[in-house]
Parts: sequence; C-alpha cells; structure tokens
Amino acid sequence: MPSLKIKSSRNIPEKILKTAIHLFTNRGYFSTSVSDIVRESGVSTGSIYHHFGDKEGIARALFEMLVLRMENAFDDIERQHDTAQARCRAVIKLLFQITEEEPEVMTYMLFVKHEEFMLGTAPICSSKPFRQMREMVAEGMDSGEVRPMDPMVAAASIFGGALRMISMRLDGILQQPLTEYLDELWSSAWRSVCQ
Amino acid sequence: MPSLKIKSSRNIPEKILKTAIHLFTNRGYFSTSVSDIVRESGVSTGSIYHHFGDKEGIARALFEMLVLRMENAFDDIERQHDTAQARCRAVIKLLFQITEEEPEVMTYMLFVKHEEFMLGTAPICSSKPFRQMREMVAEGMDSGEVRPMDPMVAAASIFGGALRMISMRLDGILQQPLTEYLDELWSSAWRSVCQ
DNA sequence: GTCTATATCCAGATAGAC
DNA sequence: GTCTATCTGGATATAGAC
Repeated sequence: MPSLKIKSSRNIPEKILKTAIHLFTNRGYFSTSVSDIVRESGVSTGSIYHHFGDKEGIARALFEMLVLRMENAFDDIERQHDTAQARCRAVIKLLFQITEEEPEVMTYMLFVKHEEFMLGTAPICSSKPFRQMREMVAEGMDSGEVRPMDPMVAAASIFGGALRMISMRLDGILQQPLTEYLDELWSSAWRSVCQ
Repeated sequence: MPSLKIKSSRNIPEKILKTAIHLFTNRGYFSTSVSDIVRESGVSTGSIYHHFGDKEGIARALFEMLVLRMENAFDDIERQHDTAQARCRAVIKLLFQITEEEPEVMTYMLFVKHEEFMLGTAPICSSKPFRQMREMVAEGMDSGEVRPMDPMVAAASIFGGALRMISMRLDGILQQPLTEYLDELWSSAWRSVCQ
C-alpha cells in the first residue's frame, strides 16, 4: 500500500505544500494568508508565487496530488481483492488508517469545501475515488453479493457509517482510534446491504 | 411540525438573514462581502451593523436560529413517537424534507464549516440536535430494539447513509427528490442495527 | 530559483446626518 | 433605526535585485 504521506524532503514546493495543508485544514483556506505560509514555511513570497502562480494554485496542487494518491490506492485495492465485500471493507480500513495517521490529509480531502475557492471544481463526491467506491458497490450488486436495490442507496448505506465515524473522529468526538471500531462498523455496514 | 422557513416579512433583520443564508451557502461566507449583502438585500451597511454588530454576527444569528428550530422539531418527534425505530425514521424523513424544501437551510446546518469564521464554536456534530439523534439510538439500545453494540457505531450506522444521501442530493448527484429514496434507505439503515 | 520591498485594491468597520 | 460617505488595515500579487 503506497503511503499517502507528503514527502518531507527539503525541496521548496514540498515545504510549501506541507505548510499549506496544515494551515488550510486548521484555520481554513480564507483565514490563511500567503504571509502566514511564508512565516510558517520559511519560504519567501517570491518563491511561492514562482512555483504556484497564486494562492489558489497551492490549493489546487494539493488537491490534485491527494486525489491522485487516493485513486491509486483504490486501484490497488481493486487488484488485491475480488469481491465487493472485501473491496469495500479494505476501502474503509484504508480511510480509517489515513484518518489516524494523517488527519490533515483526510480533512482536506473530505471536509474542505473546495468549490468555494477553487472555482469550477466539482464537489468531492463527484471525484474519481468516490466514483470508484460507488462502482465497487454496483459490481457487488451485479454479482449477487449485494441485494438488488437502488445503487446510490446501497453505496450510501455501505460507506455512510464509516464517513460519519471519520467525521466524528476528526471533530474530536470519538476518543478511540478508528481502527478499533472497524470490525463492528463493518459488520453493521455489510448487514445493511447483504442478501 | 413547525416550519423551518425563515419568515419572509418585510422587517429588516429578516431581510438581511434571508439574503445572508443565500449568499453564504452559494458563494461561501468568505466570498460574500457585506457589500454583497447590502446590494442583494437592499438594506444599508449601517442597518446591518446596527442589527448584527459585525459580519460574523449575521452568521451567528443564523446558526443559532436554525439550530434552535431543529432542536424543537426533534423534541416534537420525541413526543410523537415512542420507539427508537419510529423516532429515527421520523428524523430522517424530516431531514429529507428540509433538504428538498429549503436546501440552503440544510446546507448551512450541515455543510458549512462554522468553526472557520465563528471562532470558538463547537463543530456541528457536537450540537444539541446531533446529540438528540445519538440519544434516540442509545435509548433504543437500552430498550432492546437495537442490538448491543458501541453507541457511536450504532448512531453512525443508522444516520450515516441518510446524511450521505443528503450530501449527494445537495451536490446535484441525485436526480430524484430524497423523499423517493426514504423507504429503501430506511430499511437498509435499520437492518444494520436491529436485533 | 529565491529573495526583499513595494504597489494596489478591497474588505470590514465607523462616523455622524437625518 | 436607517442611511451615505469615509477610514484603515491587511490581503494578494508584482518588480526587480541577486
């Protein structure tokens, strides 16, 4: 499984991105000024604009990078498992792990309203990783693992609980690491759609 | 069931709030200037600051009003139904109705990151309506309607799918009104936690 | 490629007449 | 209570040396 970590080498674009995701997720995009990024990263204004064009460019680069990594991770899951049940469980397990290991990555992917500052961007649930998740469920219905029902309802039922748990964990409402809830949550999720 | 509609009388604070929720949910809080509110509402800068103190005050008034209405609606549900099953279903039905009838209200309640501009505010899932939802599930576990399990996992399992459907509907991914999915979604949700 | 210094603009907020 | 006119700070972005 490829790490989703932002590589922490000393090169400048990566320093900028690391600082940006930290500030964007903790204070919010609009409450973070370029000067804040300059101060926290130690990189100059000029370099930032040289590499990313403008502030929105930083957000865009970050988003594209993280979505791509997520796509690749889901592709791996599809290769390593061949039932809908195993794939969906692996997706949830991965999402839980990322939430624990890199909460800012998960926050930026799921709970930042990108459309507000990245104009013309589709909402996150239209993105490829989300489509992959729905596709896994739809294939499970074709194969008979999942009972016949509306595909959107099925996808929401399988993944909805997990996404709620992630949200609550990131908001500090759950004390235990998500991985400790995995088995119980998965068994509930699967009961909701299995034959 | 009390309407959650913002009363559209001609008094000035209400005009301001109506315009504000529209702009905040469509463009975002930070991309909405007070001048935008002035232009769209026809109310002057001076009046806005007179009534709400500052821009954040508008957001705060809106939030408190909507949370209170939601609390009251949930109180009604608790009075009108006496099983966890009936209560949880009624909550989902209500949320679906509000999403269809007043999408901006639902967007502002659920998908706006209030912490970013209302400093010191707890995340929405710590708010009373969310606690009421979790409480309904916990009571169902005490009474034996819901099988024994972690209460947070149970709540996430029951309401997670519905919240996903709301999110997808507000993002334009679902073509049908949510009310048409209610029966199928509820049957999946309840299967995940029932005995 | 990286930096410092600076220009420009527009946001939030206020003053004070009516 | 409502309005218009105005102030001020800080934000994004650029210029140009090194």
